[in-house]
Amino acid sequence: MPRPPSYDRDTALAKAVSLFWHKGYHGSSMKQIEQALDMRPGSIYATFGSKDGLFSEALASYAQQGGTDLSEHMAGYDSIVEGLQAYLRKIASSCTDVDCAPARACLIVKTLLEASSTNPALYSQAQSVLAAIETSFAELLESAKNQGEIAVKTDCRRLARLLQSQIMGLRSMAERNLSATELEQLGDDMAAILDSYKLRD
Amino acid sequence: MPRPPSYDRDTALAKAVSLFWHKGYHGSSMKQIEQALDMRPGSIYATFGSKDGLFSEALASYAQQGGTDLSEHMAGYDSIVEGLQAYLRKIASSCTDVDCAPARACLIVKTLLEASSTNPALYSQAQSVLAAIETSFAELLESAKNQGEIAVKTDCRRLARLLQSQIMGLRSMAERNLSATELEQLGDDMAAILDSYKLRD
DNA sequence: TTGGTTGTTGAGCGATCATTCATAAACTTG
DNA sequence: CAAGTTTATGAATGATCGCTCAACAACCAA
Repeated sequence: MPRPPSYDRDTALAKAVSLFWHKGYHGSSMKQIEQALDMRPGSIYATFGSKDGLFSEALASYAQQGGTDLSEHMAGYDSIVEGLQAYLRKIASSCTDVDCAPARACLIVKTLLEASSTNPALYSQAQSVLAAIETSFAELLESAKNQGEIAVKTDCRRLARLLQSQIMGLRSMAERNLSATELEQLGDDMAAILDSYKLRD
Repeated sequence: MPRPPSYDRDTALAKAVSLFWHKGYHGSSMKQIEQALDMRPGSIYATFGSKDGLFSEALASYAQQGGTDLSEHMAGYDSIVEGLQAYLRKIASSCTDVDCAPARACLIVKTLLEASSTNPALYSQAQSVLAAIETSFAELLESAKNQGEIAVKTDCRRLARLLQSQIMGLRSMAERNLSATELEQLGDDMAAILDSYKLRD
């Protein structure tokens, strides 16, 4: 009976992620969103409810993608700690690509900082996502502990937060005008931090 | 002859720093700025030229204050590395105060992330400030090298960038809902990173 | 075909954006 | 007090903000 939608929801969402990642929440106007998604306001509001709703879904989509990326990356490593070290180096080198992504800094962190005092809903969503990421890292580190990679007395949640801080710092630094070499050195130095948590290094 | 200004420029600027730090550039409207500074639009534009001009001066003022704070802090330490370690812990503990500052994350980093694709002038200003801070840290580390605190072969600019990343990560993490204990642990862990760069630790 | 249902459209809504400027007020000097 | 100079004011500007909705288009079942 009904007329079928002419837009692919996920495709539109991916374009929204790209725009918001690039320009942030306040920096993206509905006019720009209409252009980026190639949708008219009525369709956007029918599909996503509001600018906030669209941003919220974009943030969730971005986070899910990030989680998938991490899983796929870690699947290639027997040693969890080495996998995490390689992950840090990978972030550093991927940020040096010119055409890599809409922005180098993490959309979740950008949202955390931008929304903290202007948009409680988005702020709390960013909080939840970051808490979930911390948990993912903590679980990986627990596995590493069980595999005997790190000391039994290691506080995995605490180390997970240190690791998360490294990524936040690294990706924020990537917004600076550093050379590829400098950024890769930073990735190496951050990876080296994990060495001191390794057993029998 | 002339009518004297009724507003203290520096006082107004301090209030602007507070507002912008709290709400960011796009998140602060002229209406809110008028309220915060207790000035009418005409006076604001006569004094600072534009919203951009005001933000730019506020950012510079914030950066200068940060530089002064660092100097004053370091003056209390004979060992430079220990001073820097204490500095990291100090940031962590000061961020746990409820009423400490308008925001926990660094205004310069907030600006870097917010302005990167929406305001080239502010973005490049943030770049310069961060480069200057990197240089300050590098100079401190050079002194530490001369005092024999760290290895002669240490790349001070590189270590300075690692240190700067730690602060970015720490203060961004401070925007999360972590407990005072968790944040202080993070400060301790970051300070511990410098231990591995110390000679005769 | 036709009737019914849903999707798309874009002009236009009131609100708010950053900014301006004619006017009024405050002060010093003569 | 009057003349001269600078500052302060806030209503009003055009532009843009996020968003709505009546009209239209596209599809399916009968």
